[in-house]
Parts: sequence; C-alpha cells; structure tokens
Amino acid sequence: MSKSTQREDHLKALYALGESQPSSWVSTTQMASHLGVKPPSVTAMVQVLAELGWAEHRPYHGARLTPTGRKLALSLVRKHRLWETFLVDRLGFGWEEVHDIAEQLEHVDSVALVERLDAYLGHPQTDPHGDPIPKADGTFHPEGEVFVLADLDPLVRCEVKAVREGSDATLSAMSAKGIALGSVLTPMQIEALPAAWLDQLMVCKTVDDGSID
Amino acid sequence: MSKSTQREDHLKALYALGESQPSSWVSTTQMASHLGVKPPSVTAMVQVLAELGWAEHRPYHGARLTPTGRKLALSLVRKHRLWETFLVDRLGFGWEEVHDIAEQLEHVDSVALVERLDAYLGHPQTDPHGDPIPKADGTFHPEGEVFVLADLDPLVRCEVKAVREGSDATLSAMSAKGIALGSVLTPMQIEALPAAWLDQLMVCKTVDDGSID
DNA sequence: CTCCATTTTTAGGCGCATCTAAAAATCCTG
DNA sequence: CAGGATTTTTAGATGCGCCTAAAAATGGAG
Repeated sequence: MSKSTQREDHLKALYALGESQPSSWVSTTQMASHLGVKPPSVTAMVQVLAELGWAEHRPYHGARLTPTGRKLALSLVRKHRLWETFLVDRLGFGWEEVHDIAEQLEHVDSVALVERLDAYLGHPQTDPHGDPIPKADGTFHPEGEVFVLADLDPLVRCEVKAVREGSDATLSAMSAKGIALGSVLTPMQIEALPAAWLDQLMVCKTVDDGSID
Repeated sequence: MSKSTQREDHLKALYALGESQPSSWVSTTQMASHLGVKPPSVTAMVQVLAELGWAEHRPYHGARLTPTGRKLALSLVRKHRLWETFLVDRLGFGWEEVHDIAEQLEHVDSVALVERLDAYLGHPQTDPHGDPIPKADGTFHPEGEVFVLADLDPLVRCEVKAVREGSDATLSAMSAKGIALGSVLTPMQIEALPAAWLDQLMVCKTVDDGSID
C-alpha cells in the first residue's frame, strides 16, 4: 500500500483494458473513464508509470504495459481475486458484495501475506466470479473451454463457469434468478435472460458426466 | 483507504499515548515522535481532528480525544487486533510478524468485513499479544470479572464494581436510587434503570456460571 | 490535400500532508 | 519574578494527484 494506491490502480486499468481489446495500446480517455478521473490526470500518471519502467507511453496514441508492469499488474489481480475468494469462501459474503472490499485489500503490501493466504485457501484456481487467479509467477492455470454465452450458436444446455465484469447490481440480479457458478442453463432458460447478460456469462457445454474442475 | 489514513493514524496515536499516561493531554511532540513526523505536521492534523469533533486541542498544551474520537480510535484498535488474530491463528504467522501487516489492514473500510471477521475468528477477546480486543460498541470484554452493565446479555444478578465517567449529578441520582459500589442489582432492578446508566455501571456477576462469549 | 472536429497533452491551480525556519508561548532557573 | 531555554505554533515551501482551460496533434470529410 505504502507508495501509491493510485499508481497501482492505473496499472490495473492499463492491464484490464489492454487485455480486453485487440490492440494493447490503451487511450488515456479510456483509462480515465474506467478510473473515474479526467484524461489529463491519466496522462500525468502514465508518464510516471513510464518513468518507472512499468509502461510505455506513445504521446497522442496511448499507453501499454511493459513486461515488468504486466507482472506487477498480475500480482495485483492475483491479490484481488485471492481476497475475493477469502471473503466469499471463508467469511460468507455474497459474490456481489466483495469487489469494493477486495479493491482495498489488494493494496496491502506483503508478499508473505499473499502467499499464506493462497495456501490457506487451498491454492484456488478461480475467484468467486469464476475468473482465473494468476499464480505467483504471473502465469495462469490452464483455462478450460469456456466461451461467452452470446456465442452459443445452437442453443444447448451449458454450465455457468464465470461472470465477466458484472456490476454489483448485476451480480445480485443473477443470484436472484438462481444463477451462480456451476448453474446449468437450458436453451429455454437462456432465451429468457436479459440480452446484456449474454455477453457477461462465460459457459461451457455440459457433458453428462457432471464433472467440475 | 480513504483519504484519511493519516487522520486515522493520528487518532490512534492520540488514543495510545493518552491511555498510557496519567494526564490524557498528549503533546504534539510526543505524537510526532510516535508517528515519525515533525511536530508542526501533528499540529496541523490535530487541528483537523478538532474541526471534525474527534479531538480537543488546547494550543501549547496538547490534544485529547473527544468521546467520538475515542470510539473511532477504538474501532481502529479493534480492527488491528482482529486482523492480528487472523494472521496468527489462521494464516500461521508468528506474533512478531503481524504488526506491520495489521497496520495496513486496519485501514480497510468496511463494517461488514470487521463483523464477519470477528465472527469467523470466534469473537476473540484478546489478540495474539494478549491485548484485549474492543467490541463493536467500543467497550472491552471483561478484563477481570468486570464489564459494562449494558453488556449483560442474559439479565442476571450482579454487583456494582465501578461507575465510569459519571457526572456529579449522575452519581447523586444513583445514590438516591440506592446504587453504590457493592450494591447488588437484580434483573428487575436493572430493567428499571435509566438507559444511560447501563453504559456507565461496571459490574460483575454475583453467581459463577462463567461461560458466555 | 485541406480544414475542421475530436482527442490528447500542456499549462496553471487547488487541496492535502509533509517539511524547514521563524515567531510565539510556556517553563524553569536563579 | 525576570529572562533565557525549551516547546509549540505559525508562515511559507514542496511533492503528489487531481482539476479546468487552453494549446497541440490526430484523423476524417469533403
């Protein structure tokens, strides 16, 4: 936490936005709206990240993480998702309640803490939303065959594996409709879902031997 | 970690130093060396705390917590000690390793988190160092046998051991109702007491069914 | 290929918490 | 009880992260 929560937040934004789009160059405006600040503030911070060797900045074109910056960002994602797992699995929070708390916890600075927490939780591979938890070395556990529900062409039975970028309200609404990780959706159920959810729900086709990872 | 980690640190210093000395007035120099900053910085922050109603500042004499400030300070102590308990009891840290980590964790702002953590840990009464953990209402678990009457959950016979922070008028009124040190109160009598008194009367149970908590 | 609309950076300020140096108050000694 | 030593506060400056407004660069439409 010590140095700069802000730097870490900008780093995370850079990572999140860079991953979710073809070009890894992220505009300052994009980051600004993601972080809830104004573009000039992002420009200033991106320049700091560049000086630290965590990002590259191509003026008027955007910013991108360096390998070092990516490692740091992944360690933040790791901490965030481990804390979310702790909050849900151990403290009994609902999956829609934990984001803001984890947002704070992830800035606590202690390598030993993260590693002990990871061990305490049994080295979980995904967080309560189904998102993969990076390992200490910054690599991911091999991911299964999940894809966005919107891509499910012939509507068939499938199992919810993850929810991407769900707001707290969305997650609550999903819970209210009985959707949780591991829920099985029939074609009929899928048709009844709000269209917006189709882009957020990550699923895999259900095979009859209900094996879960 | 809101904007106010610094405020919280000053509040805690004020509490810690005020408790451990006869006069509760704490000098800015004392606080400064405790916090690792210079006295003028403390003066400035103490003035902020005063404006917030968390402390009183008598220029050139020192600062002191208000009741509100004390409650806030105690909630920080509570969080700190609960996290230390978690780190040692659950994550297996040594008791000498946990202070700095808890120092960071205590600034995480979520009432629900603290309460769930407390429950998860089994409502511990002391932290790994043996220091008492304040309860959510800012009172301590019975240090010896003594505790605040308001905490007497199943109403049972008890004996008055002390009166905390009672004004002259309050003490007179208590005397008029026959309450003095050593008085024995029955459940029926307790129910008839002014609510305000329940927070001031320190009691111990007269029968030894020592189990609760 | 030029010019205008949009995006992005630069310029200049603000609030916060900190600092150093100087002024003010208190305390202590003779 | 006076005056110097010490403590504490005030004054003024710095770094950081944010803002708004203005300037600069990009890129798209004719």
